[in-house]
Amino acid sequence: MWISLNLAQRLIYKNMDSILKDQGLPPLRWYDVLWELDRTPGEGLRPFELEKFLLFEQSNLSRLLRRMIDAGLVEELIFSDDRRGKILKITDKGSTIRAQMWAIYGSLIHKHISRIAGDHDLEQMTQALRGLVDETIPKRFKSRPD
Amino acid sequence: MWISLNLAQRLIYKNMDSILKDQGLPPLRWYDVLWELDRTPGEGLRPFELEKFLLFEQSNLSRLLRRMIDAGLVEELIFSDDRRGKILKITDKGSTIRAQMWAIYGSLIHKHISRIAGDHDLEQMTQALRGLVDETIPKRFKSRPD
DNA sequence: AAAGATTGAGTATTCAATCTTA
DNA sequence: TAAGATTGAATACTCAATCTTT
Repeated sequence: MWISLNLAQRLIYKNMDSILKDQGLPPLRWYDVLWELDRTPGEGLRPFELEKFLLFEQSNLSRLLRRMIDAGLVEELIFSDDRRGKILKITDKGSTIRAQMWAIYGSLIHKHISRIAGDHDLEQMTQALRGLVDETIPKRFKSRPD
Repeated sequence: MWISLNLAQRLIYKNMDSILKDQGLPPLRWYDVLWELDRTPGEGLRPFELEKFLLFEQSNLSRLLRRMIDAGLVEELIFSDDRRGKILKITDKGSTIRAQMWAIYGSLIHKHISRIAGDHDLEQMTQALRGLVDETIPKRFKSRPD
């Protein structure tokens, strides 16, 4: 079961990524970042927040953000009460790209999930997964309420 | 649900990998290869077979095998009816390492899977996943009977 | 000293091109 | 020409060290 889950996950992920690429869109990991920024109501997020939510390595996220800023999808504001940090905001272009990605990504998720989950209780499973994530990351931010 | 599944999978995978590393053992992807070779009854496997079973890129597998051969866990036999290819066999050292990894890996799988799966029908889910893998890889080898 | 973030070195992964044999 | 496998260049990721601010 674990093996199958891993293979399926790997396979689906690659499949989705390559479909996005064929459409000239960025990879899936960019979507995660865009989505977190887009859904945030107020004034943006700090890099370390994204790091916790999305399970990035510090240095890896730092470089990914650099690429996204260069691509014009994200902007960073130097302003802060804490001058160690930055505030990240999604740009209009970033929102547009995210929407384009979602049109594809969303339908692919639905297609695959319904396949995997069958008649299982999705909501219950989601809770179990979320609980696991929360537990396994001690001394870190809890996952977002959604 | 999909998001949670991804995060959980990423988290568990990293967690397992780092535990293995702490014990001085190789990463999880090595386990997959060792396991496929160890379970194969006859005269070994060809690289392209591993590639299909484990969803490796050709070049990635090629380099991974090089590392494993250098580490003495796998040996390659030049003999073949088809002189383009090689035969891969696991060494005694490889079998030993695999067993050591399984002692840890197996218990971690059990711990996490029972957590995720809850009271769902594991067998049914496994079938669904396996079917998905088989379908999504056209013109490729079918997954092994297990 | 600790938190937030970046940089450099080393490793792993991907893509495309290449090589050999079928 | 296609299949099996390797190589080189480019990208991405990880680990450790560093820098700035708290």
